[in-house]
Amino acid sequence: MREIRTRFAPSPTGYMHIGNLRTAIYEYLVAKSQNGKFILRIEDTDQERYVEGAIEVIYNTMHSVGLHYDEGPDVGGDYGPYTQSERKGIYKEYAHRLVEQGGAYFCFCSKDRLDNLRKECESRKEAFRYDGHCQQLSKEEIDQRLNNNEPYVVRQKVPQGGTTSFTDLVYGTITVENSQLDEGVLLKADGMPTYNFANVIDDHLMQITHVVRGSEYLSSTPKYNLVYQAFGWEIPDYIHLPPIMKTAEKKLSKREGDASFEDFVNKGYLKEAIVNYIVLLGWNPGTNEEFFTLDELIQIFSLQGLSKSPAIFDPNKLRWMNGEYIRRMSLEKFHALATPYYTELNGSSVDQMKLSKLLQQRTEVLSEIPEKIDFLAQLPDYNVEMYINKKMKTNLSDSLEHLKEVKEVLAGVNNWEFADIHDSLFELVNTLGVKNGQILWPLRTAVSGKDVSPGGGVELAELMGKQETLRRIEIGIDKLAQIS
RNA sequence: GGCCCAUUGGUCAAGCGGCCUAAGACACCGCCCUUUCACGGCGGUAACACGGGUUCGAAUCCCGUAUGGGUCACCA
Repeated sequence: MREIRTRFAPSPTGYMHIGNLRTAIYEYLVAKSQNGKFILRIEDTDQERYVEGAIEVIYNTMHSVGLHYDEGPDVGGDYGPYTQSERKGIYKEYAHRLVEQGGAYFCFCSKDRLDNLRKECESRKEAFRYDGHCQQLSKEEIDQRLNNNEPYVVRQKVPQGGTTSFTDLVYGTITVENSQLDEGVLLKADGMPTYNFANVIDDHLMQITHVVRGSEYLSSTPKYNLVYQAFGWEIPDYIHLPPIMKTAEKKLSKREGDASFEDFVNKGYLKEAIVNYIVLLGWNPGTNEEFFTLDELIQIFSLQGLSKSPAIFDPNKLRWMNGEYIRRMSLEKFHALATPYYTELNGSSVDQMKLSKLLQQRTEVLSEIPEKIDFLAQLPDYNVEMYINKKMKTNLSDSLEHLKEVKEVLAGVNNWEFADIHDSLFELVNTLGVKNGQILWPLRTAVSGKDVSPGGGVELAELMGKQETLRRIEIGIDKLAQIS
């Protein structure tokens, strides 16, 4: 059986688009689920779009999410080079060969002539289609103009009538009229190939068996097949993927800040969670399972699960999934991830490991940590109204009294541990004959100064230490005393 | 506009002619647990775009309509 080979062929734009990443994942899975090879190829034929450092972004992203490629520019392989700009000679050679074999022709048309042609088509409300002007040129004239070093392009020849069809593994059989197909440029005047050409040449030369790419290529695929046929090459299997949308009518876009993989990472999303989430946007395993590592996906991946219609990216669900990943990891790992967000703790003496334990259950995205813990470094100047809580049955005067009692009890706690703090407080609850909340709510409020906090009064007291806890209770007492 | 493609709850989606008075997940709402907030547990609201066929029977097949997307570059 032939070896399955897929390729991820991004152009270096300077960032990794979420949609491209998903395509790369599927390409990886198609290959790896069948013991095949996964190849990275850099498509940098558009020199005007060159971006410094963009290729490193691609390498780094691939490595960091675990999409290890068997062949690529930086790892080598038998079918290199894997960067298109280094394959210029190859394309030229094949372009000329295609001309000889009758699948293409030289075109010397000026930009002006083309622009006029385009305008004409537009005024007639028709799709642009090259008029075949240079196809009429005689062999002699072509040779002469070539010898004069006139700039030229190589244009694809498309049969006059008939249809071309192909079968896509997710969309099924698609047929188009040849009259719809433009005789597009294959080799540009600068000697570089267009995507249309480079892809066919490289996919063939690199023995790619499954071409996986966005559905925007669906309508031009017949043209690629014409090139394969002109060369007499075997046509690969096609797997086109629907786009990832921001809304029903808009795609995810870098400009709106919702498409870049590294942006999500910087915002505190875990790579594994992002990968897991986007793999489910357009594919499903056929079971109710939804948490997968890349290795597990290799085991269960199947083309049948791929869907045809666009999927809207739901930040909400990503958020939830990220939170699940956080909760499922070990405390040590979470602690290591969370520590960088603890900088605002400054010199405060809180036990950071204990803090992590509290935070792990309440964090969905790492970047929300600082605002959750800001009160630890400095007690906010809170409003005394916060002591009034209907559900806890607390009011201002009771809170004042209870806080005084709490202060006295806690001052007597020698072993400042959760259990001792807890027990002494519940003893107080008993002797006073009040509800838990009537003691604990004022404590939590005094100690945190916030409506919500990561943990209750006892946990926060333990975290902050005896001295700081008593100091904050004192402040609470003063605040309450002032208004009564 | 021509051509191609898609259409199940707010979102991701299962479903491939009878098992569908249509799964599951996120979100939302309620209840329970609880020292706040979470976590967790239990429950709830909510969908086959529309119209014609075909068939004993259609979310599933066919044809139209509507809506949305893609494409029509010396960009990929």
